[in-house]
Amino acid sequence: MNDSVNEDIAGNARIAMFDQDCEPIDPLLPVPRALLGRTGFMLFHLGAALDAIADSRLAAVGVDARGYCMLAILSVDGPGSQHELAKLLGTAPGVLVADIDQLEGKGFVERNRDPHDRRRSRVTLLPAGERALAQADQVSAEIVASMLSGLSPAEIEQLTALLNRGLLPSSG
Amino acid sequence: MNDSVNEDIAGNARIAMFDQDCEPIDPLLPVPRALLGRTGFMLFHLGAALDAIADSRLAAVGVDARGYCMLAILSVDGPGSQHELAKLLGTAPGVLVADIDQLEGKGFVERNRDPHDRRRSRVTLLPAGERALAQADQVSAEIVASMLSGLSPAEIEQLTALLNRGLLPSSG
DNA sequence: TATTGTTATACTCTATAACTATA
DNA sequence: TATAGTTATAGAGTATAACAATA
Repeated sequence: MNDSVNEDIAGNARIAMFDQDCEPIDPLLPVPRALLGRTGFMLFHLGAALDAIADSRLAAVGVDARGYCMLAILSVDGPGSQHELAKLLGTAPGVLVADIDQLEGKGFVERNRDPHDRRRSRVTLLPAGERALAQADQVSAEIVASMLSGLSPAEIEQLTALLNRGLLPSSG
Repeated sequence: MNDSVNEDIAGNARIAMFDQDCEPIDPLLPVPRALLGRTGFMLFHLGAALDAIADSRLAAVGVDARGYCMLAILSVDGPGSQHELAKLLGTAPGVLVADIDQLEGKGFVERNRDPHDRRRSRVTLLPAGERALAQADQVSAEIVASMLSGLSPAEIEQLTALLNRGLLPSSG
């Protein structure tokens, strides 16, 4: 009843961490005010939110977050070995085995032995995988737009351009 | 020896996932070209990189990534209960117990029973914690600058402003 | 009965280390 | 001997469920 306890021990204004007028990104993760002005904190928070949200939102497409990343990498870099994929994803090669099994089971990719080096297994993107990638790109864009709902489409493009430039240092 | 194997099965140009001229963020995580243009992918990658890097870089300050976040939240929102902290961090309350123990052991925060509700434990930022927070902010900014080394300081400010605006939708 | 802090248990995820085959 | 893929094991991290104190 008494929700007017607005003072605490020292007589300070009582903390009201949730008296914020900022909407949560998702039911999942509230947005701490403390991240304002803290670029690293914001990036960390957005990455964690994506990690928490992406799998369930991408389920309709038939991939999880890492599967989406793999399709994107295969689309841009062309067919590659599982070790190359693992390095680009920053994970141990063993992690990808089951994931690629799944992608292969859905007809998104295929594995072929490299005749030049029969140890290697070339992973190739298939047409169904390209379609899934296009859908996943759209879902991803929707998630970003909902996470950054304060930005107009033009501003999101601006953000994308900034991140692109930041991640590609030696383009000169 | 023969590193000129530039054709594969189908005679396609052999994939050269690592023939990229982009520097890795860190020894830890290489940067896939596929994230260019994919905002969600870039944010996910940056968040994962921060997660992988932050703990070791912040060790000199005496906190880990979550400890840094807690200090920042306490600094902005004032003293709060552990449940409030847990909600803002998006984790289970039990996770914070050991973390706050550590912060308290270093003199960064203190716990006090709330006399109005003796179940609650008010966590308060101490002066040493404020100093640690300032140092952690600097370390965090350095990490961001190294991850986004293609951006000038002015552009990083621009990025920060964009993220701020995006995360605060209902400011009108 | 509901809630706060705490502890203990179970589960998920992934890195590490074998193992097989190819080189 | 070294490397690609695979599998099995172990460890880190965390959510879930109990527990004690207080409301």
